[in-house]
Parts: sequence; structure tokens; C-alpha cells
Amino acid sequence: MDKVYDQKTVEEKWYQSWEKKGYFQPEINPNGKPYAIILPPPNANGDLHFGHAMFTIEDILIRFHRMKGEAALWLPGEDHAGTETQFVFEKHLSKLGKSRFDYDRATLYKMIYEFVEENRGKIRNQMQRMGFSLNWDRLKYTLDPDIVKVVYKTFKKLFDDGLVYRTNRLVNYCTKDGTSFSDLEVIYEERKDPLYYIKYGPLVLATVRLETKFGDTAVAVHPSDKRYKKYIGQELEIKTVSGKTKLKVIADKAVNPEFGTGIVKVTPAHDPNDFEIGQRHNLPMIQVIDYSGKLNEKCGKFAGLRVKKARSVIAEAMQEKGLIEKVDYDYTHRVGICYKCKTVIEPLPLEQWYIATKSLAEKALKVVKNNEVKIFPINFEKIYFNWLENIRDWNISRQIVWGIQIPAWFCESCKKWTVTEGETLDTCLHCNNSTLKQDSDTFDTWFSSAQWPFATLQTTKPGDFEKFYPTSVMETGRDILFFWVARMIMLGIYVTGKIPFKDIVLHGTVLDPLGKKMSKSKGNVVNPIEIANQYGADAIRFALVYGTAFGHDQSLSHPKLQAMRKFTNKLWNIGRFIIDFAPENAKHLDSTGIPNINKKSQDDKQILDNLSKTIKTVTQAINSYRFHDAADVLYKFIWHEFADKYIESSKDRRSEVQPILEYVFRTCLELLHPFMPFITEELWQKLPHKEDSIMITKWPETRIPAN
RNA sequence: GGACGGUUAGCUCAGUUGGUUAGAGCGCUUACUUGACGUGUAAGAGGUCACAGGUUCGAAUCCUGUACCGUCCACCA
Repeated sequence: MDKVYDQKTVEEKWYQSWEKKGYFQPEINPNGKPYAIILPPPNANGDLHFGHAMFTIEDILIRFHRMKGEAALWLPGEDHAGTETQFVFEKHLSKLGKSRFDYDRATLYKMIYEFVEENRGKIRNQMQRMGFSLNWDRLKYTLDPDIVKVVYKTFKKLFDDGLVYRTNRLVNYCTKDGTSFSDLEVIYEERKDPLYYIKYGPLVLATVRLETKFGDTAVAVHPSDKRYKKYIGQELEIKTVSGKTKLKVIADKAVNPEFGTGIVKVTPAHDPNDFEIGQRHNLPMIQVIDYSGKLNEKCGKFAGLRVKKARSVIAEAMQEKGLIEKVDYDYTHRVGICYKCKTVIEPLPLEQWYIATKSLAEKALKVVKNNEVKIFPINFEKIYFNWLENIRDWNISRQIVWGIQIPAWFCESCKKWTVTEGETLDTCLHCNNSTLKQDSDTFDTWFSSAQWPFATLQTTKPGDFEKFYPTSVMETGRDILFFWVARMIMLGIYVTGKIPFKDIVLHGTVLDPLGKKMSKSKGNVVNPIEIANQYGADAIRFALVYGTAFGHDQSLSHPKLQAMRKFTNKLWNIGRFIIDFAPENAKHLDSTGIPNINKKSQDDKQILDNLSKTIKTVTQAINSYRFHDAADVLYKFIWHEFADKYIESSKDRRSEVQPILEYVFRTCLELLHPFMPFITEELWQKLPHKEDSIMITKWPETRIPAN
């Protein structure tokens, strides 16, 4: 053995042979009880990033349960990631001087498909580099025909049950990306914008959005606001930049009398609040901004201007006519922006498919309240409850081509919609005319992701669903608790009648070394594969769980990685001492695996005793998702008890205690294996052993007779 | 406006139901390195556990409040 541990050769050595021998298949323990984790499917088009390195937690669980003799299945998947991928592709197009408008739907789809195919598999290699024991035979892709079929079926069922409906209301629209988004995909930013106090007839009101004034259909005050009581119900004549117009004054409790002058202009087509006021008062909707973010023909001479430009041009025109009383330039408010391209989100009226979430959310709440589904750490329960209790209906239509096209057909003759399970319709089921047109929109990616646990297990191998559903654990980042986890519970229960998983385990975020969130725009993204190449995959895996309470954020720390690299070197040298430097006359561990020596000293008894305690603690810690406890105990025991004390003190009786050294060390490797798969396999192979691999040897606790 | 997390040695962080002199890694000091260890071992310096109250025989740990940092949720024009 080399004096210094060379992680590169060792870590390249084992993965393929493990996979070839079928260790990643649950069938390796045919009679074990089922234990399943569905991998949160990474973007098929992407690279491994640090969030994915946290899959280590899932690998620890899977390897641990596999060693306990369970039929452990870790099911890999890849996500087509609709908007994400299409936007990446559009960037790629723009570098070529093209845009999505240069192609028809089918061509664009085909191009993106090929673009993704070129990159698929890249991330697979990277996950293998990390040692993830995923069952690749069962790999699923969100665009696999059988998955798509499941998604269609769910949509049809929802439609038939009246839980999917189509309606025209304001959506969060990104005029740059050309699609609507769900509420979750809008992020808010504090912005400073001028607040204009404008004259509306005899009244003065405050607004930021001057450019929507062409869409005003009323002026509103609070019903009990004494200042304006006499105006309620009146029709005001208003002088504007383009002539005179008339607006009615209405009373609505949504108006805050404290803000501005206590008066608002009501623009139902361009503001969510105003939309609701409009509904209550039967106001007409006048759309004055189009889907490209420009004022339309209703705005007279301002037509064609982009919103931002229009605002300043109109302000100038109004100043000239003396229609602006004052401007507050220090006004800050929160503005919704596109999470992807940071464009200001425009609330625009658009017909979309919605899921009625109320009844689904109630059930999703109940299963967590009943403890049928448990969330770790527990404080996320409150956040989960809060979201579901206030949930709004979910817009699942997206105006992009990359994704699953919605299987709904509109009949031009009878103006009715028909939904199918994916079959193409030739004639309308309502009126028999053949004037059908399929909805050009695609599903929100999260709509298909929300079905992932059952969609995958129903389409892998016969019997998988019956055996592994509900799965044991859903382990993922806490940032997608709403996007994904809550929705999986809602749709999982709805479609299968059962919860999709029993435990939800949420890990924290890995931040950059300065404690900032990693992001491409900040340029502080670190590639975990490079870290693995530098320190070893085992070291990075251990570093991710060691020293930070599970569930908390942590900063990437090079000193810590260095320390973990040293730990692997320490392990290597313990192995070298025990194996290479064994005296020639030494006894060895026999096939029973229990060290059988005549006279045990106090030291011997103590190390064996402490080993048992370590086994117990590590087992308990993993069972309760306290991975940092397990790592800490292992590190301390191996280095500071076994190496520093026991090995040192036993050097005089070396040949006598060799079996104990071998036994304790081998057990340590087994306990460490879920955390550090590569080095433990390498060293374990050099010690006396029975099974072919440490991966399939029995977890130490299961071998200890109860006492 | 709500909610959650954090605040412990110079730095990065542990500290599960409250219990003897508060821990680790890195860094620092001093010796050793005699048969495994790009080193390792042994010993050591270093903390008013954010702040203010309270409960208790006893609090980093429980309760109340405050400050600062971070995150999430919410339609304030």
C-alpha cells in the first residue's frame, strides 16, 4: 500500500463493478422489506451543482438500509424542466442571432429536444463520480411516453372531477419570456419608483402606474371614508392628456384610506386588486398593454411604447397640462419580477387552465397533521401548513413549446373544450363538427413533477408500484417544499388514494465560502465535481454532513474539506498499519468474524465496548436523520479512540491483538461505508471478509447479539 | 405586516429531553516524531455561550422582551 492515500485511483475503481454485480438493484435483497427513495430529478440539460451534491444524504440512507438487508431502491430520474430549458435554449439561439419566433412549433420543439439529448447523460456520469448508488436500470425521464401518458390521465381525471377549469383572469405574465407563471414563480424586489399624485376631476389620487390609466374603469374610495362620501356613485368628468372622459366613483373596502389620498383608480385588466374590485362591481376590463409589454391602440398617441418608456412620456405630457399635483420620488414598493430573467411581471388577462386546489390541500394538510407524513426538521411543518391553508388555485398553462402539450381541444363551432387522455381528436364530442384545435400551451413542469413518485413506479418494472409505494423518504432542499413536495402530496393522494412518501427530510443550502448563495449571475458557483477531484468524493461527502447540524445552511469550507481529506488519509494509514505492518506470526480474524483471543486486557474490553456504543449511536443517528451526529461519533471514535489510544497502547502486544485490530477496523469501515463508499470498500477488501463487497455485508448492529 | 433560522474560542461550526472544570476542526504556542499517517502524537493558551429580565438548588440549554444577520410568506395602488 502507498504511504499516502491516492483517492483518484481508488475512486475510479469501484463504481462500475458495483453496478455490474447488481448491487444497486433492490433485488439484491429479494426478501428484505422495501425501502425506496425517489431521486429529485435534476434538469436533464444541466450539470451537477452543489444542491445535487446533497444527494449524498439519500445515498447514505440507501446504503444504510441496503446493508440492513432491506430491498433498497433509489430511483433516478431526469426532468425536462420546461421553462428553464427553453430559456437556456433561447439564450443559445440568440447567440446565433436567432429567436424562438424564427421557427414553427414543431421545429422549435425538435431543436430543443436534440439540444437536451446532447447533454443528457452528462449529469449521470457526474453522479456516478460522487458514488451515488442509483438503480440506473430504472431511470425515468419526464418526457418518456409512459410518463406523459400518466400525466395526461391525471389531467383528464381532474377535468372530469371538475377540479380543472379554464378561465380568464389576470396572470403573472413575463413579456420577455412570453409566458405566464404561477404565483410561486414570481419573486418580489424592493424598487424605488415615482409615486404620481394626479388630478382626476375634482379628486387627486396617487399611483405609480400612470401608463395603465387608459384602462381605468372606475375610481374607488373606502365606503366609510368621510372625505369622499359625497362623490360615491357620481360620475366624474375627467380631463386627461387626450381629451375628456368619464369615470364613476365606487366604494370598496379593499381601498386603504391611509394610502396616498385614499383614492385609487381601478384598472381591472392590469392589477390583481383592481381585478377583484372589478368583479365585485361589474366593471368592464379594458386591456391597454399587450403581451409584448407595449401599450396598445387604446392608448392613442402613446400606442407602441413600452411600459417603462410610456410611464415617463405620459408623466411629461401630464405635467405640461398641469394634471400632476406632485410627485413623491422617494416611494419604495415591492415589484414582482420574473424569477428567471428579472423582467417586471405584468399582470395581464389571459385564459388559462387552473387546478382547484382547495380540496386537494385539505387532504394534504390532514396527512401531516395526523403524522401519516412526517417532516424533518419539524419546524417546517408550520411553514407547510401556512402555505396550504392560504393556497390559491394553480395556473398550470405555460405559453412555451418545451414540455407536455395540454391534451385539450377547442371547438370553433360550439366553443366548448374537450379533454382527452392524449388521443388526438378529429371531431368535436359535443357537436360532431371537425373544427377542433388543440390548446397550444404546455403544462407547468411542476404539474408533471408533482406526479413523479407514482408516475415513475407505475412505469418501471411490474410490481414496483405495489411494492415500493408509498416510498420511505422524500429528501430534498427546503426551497422546493411548496413547488414540489406539497404538490406531490396533493396529487399523490388524489390519484392513488395514498400518501406518496412517509418521511420528508429537508436539507439546508450549501452557500459559497463567504456565506452567500451560489448563483450564476454572481459568478460564485462551485462545481462539486472539481471539489471531488481535488479532495476526493469521499471527503466531499463527509464534509457535507460533518460539523453542521442537519437541515441548516452551511458555507462551503476548504479547511473542512482539507480536514476530511486528511481523515481519509488517516483511515488509509490505519489500514496500512493493520494490514501491511502485521507481524508475520500474527493471528488473524477467522471466518466467524468475531475476534477470538484468549486473554482480553482492560484495553481490549474497552475498545470493544466503545465500538458497540458507537455502532448503536451511529445507527440511531441515521434512523433519526441526525447525520452530523453519526459523522461526529465516527470521526472521534476512529481517530481519537481507536488510532490514538488503542492502536498506540497495543503496539507491544501487536501479534496477539491483531484479530481485534482487524475486527474493530473492519466494523468501522462498515459503519463509515454509507458516508464514504469508495475508500471503505478498498480497505475492507484487504481485510478478512466473507461477502463479496462491503456494500452487501450486513450492517454491524444487525450482527450483534442483543444482551 | 406575519413566520422561521442564526448570534458559542481568531475563523468555520457542534452542544437530543436543563446537571459536575462549555467541545471539535482550522489557526496559534511548546515538546516529541521511537516500527502506519503529503505528517502524526502529547501538552497548552484562548470563550461575560448577542443583550436585559424571569423560572430553578442548578440555564448556552426553558419562559418573556430587545438588538443585529439571513431566509420565506403576504394583493398595499
